[in-house]
Amino acid sequence: MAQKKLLLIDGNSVAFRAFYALYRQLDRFTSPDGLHTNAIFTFKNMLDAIIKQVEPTNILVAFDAGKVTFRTAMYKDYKGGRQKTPSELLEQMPVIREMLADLGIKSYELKNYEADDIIGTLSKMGEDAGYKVDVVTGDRDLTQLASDKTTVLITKNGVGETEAYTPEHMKEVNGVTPTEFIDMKALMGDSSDNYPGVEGIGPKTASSLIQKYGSVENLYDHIDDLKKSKRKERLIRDKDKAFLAKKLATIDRESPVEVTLEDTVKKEPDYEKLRDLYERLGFKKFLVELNQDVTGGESTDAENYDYVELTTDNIAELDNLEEKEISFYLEMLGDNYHLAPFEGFSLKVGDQVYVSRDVALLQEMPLKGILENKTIKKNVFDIKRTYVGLHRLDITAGGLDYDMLLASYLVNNENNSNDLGEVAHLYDEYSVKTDLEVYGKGKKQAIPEDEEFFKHLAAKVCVIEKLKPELLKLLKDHEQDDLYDEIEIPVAFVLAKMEIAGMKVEAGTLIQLQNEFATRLTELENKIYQQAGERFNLNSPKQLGHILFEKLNLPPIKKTKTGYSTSVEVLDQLKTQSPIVSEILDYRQIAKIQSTYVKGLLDVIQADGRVHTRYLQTLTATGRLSSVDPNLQNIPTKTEEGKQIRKAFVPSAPDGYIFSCDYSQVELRVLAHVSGDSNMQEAFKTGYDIHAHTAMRIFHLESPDEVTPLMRRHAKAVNFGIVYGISDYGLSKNLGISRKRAKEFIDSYFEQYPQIREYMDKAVKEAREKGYAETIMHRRRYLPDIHSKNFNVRSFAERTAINSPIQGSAADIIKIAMINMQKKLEELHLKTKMVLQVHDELIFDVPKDELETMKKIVPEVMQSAVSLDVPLIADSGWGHNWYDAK
DNA sequence: CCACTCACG
DNA sequence: ACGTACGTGAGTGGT
Repeated sequence: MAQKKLLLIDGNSVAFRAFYALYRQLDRFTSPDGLHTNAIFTFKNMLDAIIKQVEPTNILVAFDAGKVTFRTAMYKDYKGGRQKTPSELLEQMPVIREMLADLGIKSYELKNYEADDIIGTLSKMGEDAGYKVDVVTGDRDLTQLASDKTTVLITKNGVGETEAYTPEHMKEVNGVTPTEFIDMKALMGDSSDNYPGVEGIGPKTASSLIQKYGSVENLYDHIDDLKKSKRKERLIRDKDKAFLAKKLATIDRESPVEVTLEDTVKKEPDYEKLRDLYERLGFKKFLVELNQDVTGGESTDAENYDYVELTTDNIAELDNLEEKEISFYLEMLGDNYHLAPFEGFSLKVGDQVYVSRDVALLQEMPLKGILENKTIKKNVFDIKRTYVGLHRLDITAGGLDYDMLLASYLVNNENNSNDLGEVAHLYDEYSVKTDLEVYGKGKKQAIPEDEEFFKHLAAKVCVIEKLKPELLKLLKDHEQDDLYDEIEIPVAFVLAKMEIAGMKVEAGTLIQLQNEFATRLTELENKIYQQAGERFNLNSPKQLGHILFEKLNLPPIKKTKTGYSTSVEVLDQLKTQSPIVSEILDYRQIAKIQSTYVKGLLDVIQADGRVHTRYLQTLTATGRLSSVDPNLQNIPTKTEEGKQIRKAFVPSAPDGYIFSCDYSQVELRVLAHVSGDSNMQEAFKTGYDIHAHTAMRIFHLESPDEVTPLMRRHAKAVNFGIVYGISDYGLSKNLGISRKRAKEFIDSYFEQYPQIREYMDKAVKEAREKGYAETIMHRRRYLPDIHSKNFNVRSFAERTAINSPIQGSAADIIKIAMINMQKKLEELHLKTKMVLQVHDELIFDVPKDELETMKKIVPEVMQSAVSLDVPLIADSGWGHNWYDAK
């Protein structure tokens, strides 16, 4: 018989998590009759994800019966002082239980007991009957139930993501066994359940005491063995509290539940009731799923769009087109549209939808004319992809006007999917499936037969058009029309042209480097193996860790989740202890360059001798671009060996130039601008070396001559730290100084630049009020975590609130510069191509006779991209390859 | 598919 | 007491 699996869910806890997961969406999630639905919706999503993961045969969802329990009888303030459940969640609780019933899932509550105790009791019943048990909750108390048969899944931020607590994982996290965890809590108490333990004992101390003594009882039996200390006094004084806390923390595994395991068997859903419920709640997504469940995967007809197949026979219908606005979708299978095979297209003209697998039709009249006609506006999903795809078919797209992907990214970039279906689902539009659903992935990825494929293409082009008004309205409401019209749309074309141009890379130069590096790597390997006394895989951190820390007995400075850390940070500190360490560092450095850059680049040089990266325009949270296949934004600059790679990047013409121009301190200038700090603005206006200026101020020096290189280095690190949302810990780690010293630097900095501190406070405050941070061009980044009660999660969001407007505004600025630059190149009919963007730097492929023009116009255009309260400065360099362009 | 490591701004 | 710098992509090993 198959293994029976019992899934136990802490209903209140999961509902609570579900509610806050979409708290920001509270107002968007309401049913037609005014009920909030965010928790119900997310609860169902979480439930689906968990069921998919666990595949249970039996399920029970436990709920708390009320405030009064046997624990409140023991201790009247148990869970006292808790904020009461928001009414917006409370109203959803009965509906969740109704939904569970309709889904065929048992839910249960027991008077006088908490959900924890129901779960504790049923998990024991399950274990005794030979079931495998999984418990799902957001409450770490339940981890005490973990055993070889029971796993406790603690919900994490993402929907359906959980952290699995097995006894082993428990040991790693808390250093104690699940049962000992109860004793740990006895000493610590629990502030969220509002009961104290022993004063002054937190998780660390509790864990080490329990590891030593095994239990609270045993600890107190040996209390006299402890050295006289404040802690000992407190342990003795708070003994009663500790024993009470232990009782409160212990989950009752023998509670009088009136449920049998038979009652928890998962039943068939009641589809009719579910349909009624989903309709009442306005859950389109689940209604679509329900239809698929009932019909065995097929959507119902209501979700289909009519279409006709376009062929040479009916293409004449497109002659003399009157429409001035159409929608278009070009399908290529795979991400890399420079190479991906064409699979088909769809076209929506008025109410008529055409689909076809035959992309050659696009090259025929009248279709080609329509696609190239600038006065016929086209709605698409991903202008850049479409432009490049059509370019490969010798079509110069004109009139690409609306981009659903870009619009959606600007409206909310929390979900950075570039799948049309997934994006549509964000706006409650489920009439289109995702590519993953239709085409599959990996080896099995394939275009389905005509009917399913055409349906999908038709749905795509219809949805582009259908969601357009809503997305445009959101852009307007967010005051993002300019960002969209004047920056992102134009920059999409600039990027398309850059990608198409590509950059010439000389394979010969790389092969020469490959040989040199191969020799050096062999030498280093031999030396390392000799000192290690054996051969091993140097690229395996695990094997390397074994050699360094077990065989050679070097001190392990840092651990990772899975073993010893062997990162640069660690190895740097071990350098002095053994010569093998420096050689490993050298090996690592060269091996990285060899595999990622030399070999990596050789693999992606295309037939035209060039590399054509793709810039991802809708990925980052801040508005920066990213670059893939290959990534040309992380070509080495720091080490000499690394920099050699740049010699392979050359201009198209042998006597041409690579011309590079980068903004100087653009992020700090943005900070000076947005903060309005007069001291920092003054420094930029007078053209000081900003880091030296900072050094003078924070170290209270009279003249620039007194600034030592070390002071400047420290000041520079502080400036960077400020941009990142500084902490004394981070700065101390970066500079290798004490935390105290780091704090002094920071305090001194804020004394000298008081408005910077005001900016940081304001950035956090505004993010808290609005729920997002914003750049100078109104690019948004939502920060729901800013309300988290987890210190770390919240702190991270606060630093992000400080950093995002700075990094994001710098991204806005260079995008404007790129648009103006491309315009200038075209106006002047230059043959020069803009080929790369590396966040604060633009790189051009320049014919010899255009160099002088470029020297003049590029800095001009970049410096005048926007007008800030401080000047923007851009510095140029050029040479016959990228290495020399400095 | 994840963890680790390391390349860039 | 907590346990951290901000934003990325790619190669490798190991499950």
